[in-house]
Amino acid sequence: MAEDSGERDSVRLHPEEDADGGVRDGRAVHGDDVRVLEWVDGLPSGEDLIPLSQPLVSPELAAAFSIPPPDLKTMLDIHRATQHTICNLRRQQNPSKSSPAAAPPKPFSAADPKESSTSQKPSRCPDQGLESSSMETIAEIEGDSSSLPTENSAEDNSGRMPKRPRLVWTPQLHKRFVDVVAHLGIKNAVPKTIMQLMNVDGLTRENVASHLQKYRLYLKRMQGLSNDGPSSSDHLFASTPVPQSLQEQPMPYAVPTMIPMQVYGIPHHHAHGVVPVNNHLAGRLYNGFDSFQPYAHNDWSGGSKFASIVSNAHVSPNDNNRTGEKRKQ
DNA sequence: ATGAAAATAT
DNA sequence: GATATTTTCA
Repeated sequence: MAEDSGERDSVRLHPEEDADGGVRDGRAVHGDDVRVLEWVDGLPSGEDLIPLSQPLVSPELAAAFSIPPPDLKTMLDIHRATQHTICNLRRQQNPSKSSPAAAPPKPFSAADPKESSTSQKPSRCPDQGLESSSMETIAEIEGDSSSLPTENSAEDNSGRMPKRPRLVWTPQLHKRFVDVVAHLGIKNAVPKTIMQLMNVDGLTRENVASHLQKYRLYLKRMQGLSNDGPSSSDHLFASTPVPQSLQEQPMPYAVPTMIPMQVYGIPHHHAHGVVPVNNHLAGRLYNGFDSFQPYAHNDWSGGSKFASIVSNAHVSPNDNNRTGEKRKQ
């Protein structure tokens, strides 16, 4: 690591500010800043907020009244919007610093002629304690800190970011992947969405896309051998059972339900097959996850120690920006 | 952005 | 040589 050129817009907190009392001691700040600080100060902390993901109406009840299930993306959007707002606020507080004047939105980019639509890149703003615990490092998911690669020693002054080490899909990671895919339903499970819901720092869309490709192949191959018989080579995929919601076609459990089939005049020999009634929601209603919320904490800590080394992204102490964060939201 | 195939890395 | 993951391509 070459030492910093000294000039980082490190917002130093005064000792007094560090204590939880005098945050608004703005002797060097302008009036606007004071207002903003006061506003921010008055916000409830993340712990004080009632989780949005808690449905007031049970899924069953909602289904009975034809109320569509809450969209998961909504919560994500809220989260993102919040982050965006905070970023903007901070930007207003210190607009200068690194980019004083007419700095082109695209400082330097790879010479890829294909990469043209990458213009929109909301630079990630470093968290200042507010909701900073939502994103996890892959190594953290592994629950094994010893596997942390010493550093990405591949320093590069030339502006080229060193290729990030290849991702290893450990059972923990895969589990999370499967969970998310299951919630989305196999139809809606596309790389970008999966990536977002997995909420793993350092995980790229390409990573997910690749894994998804393989996973689909696995599922297909699985159907072929109707009798469960994961090939001996499917170590990883076999480690996490395939949720029913992903198994073949949606099962009849989503059918208007609770209403005996006789009511519909359906011959009971059909009872074992798929019933042709409103099944499009099948994958989303009763797939075994009554209240799934986008991953935010380690509630999956399975403790398995496959802990293979994931040399991927780590979060630098004071800056969530990895040099070449490709994340465009 | 996505899915599939080709290319690499392990 | 077989797999796992990345990169390229449509």
